[in-house]
Amino acid sequence: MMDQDESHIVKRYMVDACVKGASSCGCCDAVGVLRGTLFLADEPLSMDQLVEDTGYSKSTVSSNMSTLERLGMAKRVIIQGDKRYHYIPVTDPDSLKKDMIINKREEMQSIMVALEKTENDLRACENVSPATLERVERVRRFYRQMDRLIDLISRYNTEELIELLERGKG
Amino acid sequence: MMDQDESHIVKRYMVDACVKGASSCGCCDAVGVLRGTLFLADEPLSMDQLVEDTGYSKSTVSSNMSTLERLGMAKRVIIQGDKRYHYIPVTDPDSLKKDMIINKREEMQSIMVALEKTENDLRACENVSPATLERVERVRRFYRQMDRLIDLISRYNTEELIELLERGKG
DNA sequence: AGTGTCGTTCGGAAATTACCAAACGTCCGA
DNA sequence: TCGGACGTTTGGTAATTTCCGAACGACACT
Repeated sequence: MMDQDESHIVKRYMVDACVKGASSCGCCDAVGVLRGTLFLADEPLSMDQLVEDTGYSKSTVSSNMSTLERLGMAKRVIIQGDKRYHYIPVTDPDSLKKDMIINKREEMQSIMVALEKTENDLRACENVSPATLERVERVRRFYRQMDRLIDLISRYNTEELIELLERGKG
Repeated sequence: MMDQDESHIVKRYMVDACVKGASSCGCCDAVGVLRGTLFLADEPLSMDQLVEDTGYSKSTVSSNMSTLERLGMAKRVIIQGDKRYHYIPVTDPDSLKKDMIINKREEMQSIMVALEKTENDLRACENVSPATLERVERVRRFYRQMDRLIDLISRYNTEELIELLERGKG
């Protein structure tokens, strides 16, 4: 099976990259492998096909495909005359950007909430060094700014942003 | 020890948030705990103090403090008349932003390299559906754009960026 | 050189996580 | 109402990761 070998080699880089990306969002390797496989498929893949292509069990594929869906990296589609689910990779730039931003933003928000609570508690406390309070305030300002920035970025599409920033820098 | 209890409660939110943040960069909990502890300390902390405050062993503190340093979230400082190392948290907005961007960018770069290789391999291959090739091209364009965008963002400081984007949306 | 203090590295134990196979629930056609 | 095809959920196990204590190396002071 020459073709199979070739396609396997081709897939490797993509799968590796996706595995790397997955682990940097705290996901396990399987999530990356599945995403990479989906990217390079010629057509929507059923769970059985994903099982065969990746070598993972049905249960592993099932649970990891739902996290892939939750992260906005894969979608289910209905194929006429087939009652099984099929998956396609999300490749639309705006969707990808949106989900990237949503995930990053949630992270920011949770840190900001913690910083707010901390700041309040510190103010209520006695015997807290002003330097500590000041440091927390500073970091909170930073995260608030970053959050604001991410919000602004989400209001533009990528081309607009690039153009705006290139123009701004002369 | 009323004070100790209070300070423990205050620390909890901060530590929790840092743990969450750490695990989203693929770091273990200890990294988050150490970062949170450092944030709320009144002064630079030695390794012994970190050991005492966190309850981790010396070896765990040592190895995790080096990853914290590598990620640009903590720095070593020299205290006059003390031969031990002391750590301070990095709270400078520009540093924090820079390191956030560097980490994100490396991730992008590695995905882009993989996509380039994949695209080349696909072109060399026969029996590859044009749809697959087109999809890879599209995703690669997306990542190239995002990379460009991140590069542009890194050239401004946060205030400038916010102002520019607010003005642009008018 | 000898001694004491620090910080890092190393090997093994404990805890966590990823994975699989089997059981289960659901939906559809007969 | 039954039977079969699908997908999800659930223990149990294997593999990985985290963490600790001990040994080690580096440095300063005597």
